[in-house]
Amino acid sequence: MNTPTPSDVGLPAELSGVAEAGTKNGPRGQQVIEILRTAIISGRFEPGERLIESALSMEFGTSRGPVREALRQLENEGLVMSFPYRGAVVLGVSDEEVHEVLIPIRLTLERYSFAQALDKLTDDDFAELGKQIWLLEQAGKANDLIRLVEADLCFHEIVILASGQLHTMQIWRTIEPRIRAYFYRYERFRSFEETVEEHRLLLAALQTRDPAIVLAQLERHIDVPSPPARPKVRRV
Amino acid sequence: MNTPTPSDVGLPAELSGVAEAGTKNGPRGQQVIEILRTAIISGRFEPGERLIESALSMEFGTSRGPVREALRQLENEGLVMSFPYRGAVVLGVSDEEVHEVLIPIRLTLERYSFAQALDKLTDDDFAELGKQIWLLEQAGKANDLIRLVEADLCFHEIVILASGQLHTMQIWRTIEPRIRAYFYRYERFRSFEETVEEHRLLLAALQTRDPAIVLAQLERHIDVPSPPARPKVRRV
DNA sequence: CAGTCGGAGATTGTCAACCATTTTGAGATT
DNA sequence: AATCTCAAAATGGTTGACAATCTCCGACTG
Repeated sequence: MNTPTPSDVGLPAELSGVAEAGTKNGPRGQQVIEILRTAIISGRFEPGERLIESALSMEFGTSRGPVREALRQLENEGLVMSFPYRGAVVLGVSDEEVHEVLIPIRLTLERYSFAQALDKLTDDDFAELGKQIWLLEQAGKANDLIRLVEADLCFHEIVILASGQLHTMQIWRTIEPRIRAYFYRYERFRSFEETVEEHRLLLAALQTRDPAIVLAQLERHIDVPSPPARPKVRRV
Repeated sequence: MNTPTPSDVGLPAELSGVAEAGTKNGPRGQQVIEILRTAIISGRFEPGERLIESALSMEFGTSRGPVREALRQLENEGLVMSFPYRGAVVLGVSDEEVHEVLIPIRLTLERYSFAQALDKLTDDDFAELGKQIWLLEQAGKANDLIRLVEADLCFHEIVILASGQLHTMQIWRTIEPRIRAYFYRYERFRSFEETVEEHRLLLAALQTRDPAIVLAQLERHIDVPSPPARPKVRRV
């Protein structure tokens, strides 16, 4: 699966876990990040809403430390903006910025990743991708948007991980939550089956290991959602 | 100058300061971040080198708190990679990833920013851009690579800030250090005067406020440095 | 001799209590 | 109405102590 390990960068030992949406994942702080991120992405916090460290740490039953780190992390994911001595507020993402910036960046990342991953994908990776297809199908049948988006993004992350490009992965991680938030908003306007089918084609393309075929399919997949019926932008 | 302020996102009050390379800038933590970032970018730390919280906090005369935040920040800037309970190691950036990923992303960001900034640039902004041109000239004459790169990037950041696009700015901040590191490595192979002249043209183009002219000049400016004589990649 | 097991030490993750610094908003003053 | 003052609210940072985890090395075992 090619998860970068410390030994890849100078330290020994291994590491696993794709994004197994773990229940009791590692350190507390990571859990706080995930909870807050989910809360923001799913809209449980309104854009503009203030996030107070002490209140959150109270709520999560942790000290302020992990909460502080979580807020900084979310700031790097563009979900929050903070100001010295003034705290953090929840941000929204305008559809325009998603279309003009985030999606094009995503395309750049994935073009490179998919090309790089072509001769690195193992049988295990393909199996994992197949698993995501299956999850997509299930989510589609169940009309479960959350799980559909989850499997969708996971599919792409698997390939990016397999490409073994640290910085590509790093940037992906910082834009993924915003892409996710966007999908939650608009993916419902697409046919779920269409989404599933596109990933099937993508997987098939990857199996040919032919760059031209893969990139063609990738661009078709990512470029598809043109400005979605110009719904009101959601500024700040 | 359009620095986003809390009031833009729900909180009152103002905020200033572009990137005035302050000496005793705000909170301690920010200083730690800057010192560490500079140290890594300038190569004072080797890729693969471990960064130990206690050692760094000792060295900086702070507690571990600010150091931890700095390391997390640097991780989000792709300069460092950390593993739970195992600490952080310094990363390098391969030239290939810079060319295939970071530069294209930069182009995406700036295309959008410059277009958005066109009808937002104030006289003050233009003055500030002129200042950077002057600094570029000075650095060029003095053969000072560091200051040249500083002014170069500052020029672009001014426009991105002026565009008032929060997420564009956020992503810029996470890739800027890596771009900077790259410039330190290779800008010396270009004529400094050429760099200065390109920015003069860029500023002139902005003053026309004609999107076609600006974007044309921008692409010429950013696309120029094609794979620089294929020097050995610097993996991890 | 290779391989495994088991700490000891090193380092990160978290907590709690505390104080410094800064912002903010409500009154009081002019 | 504008300004000033000041206390409350939050964040930024410190200290000291543990808990959790990884690493490494040496002893034991087959």
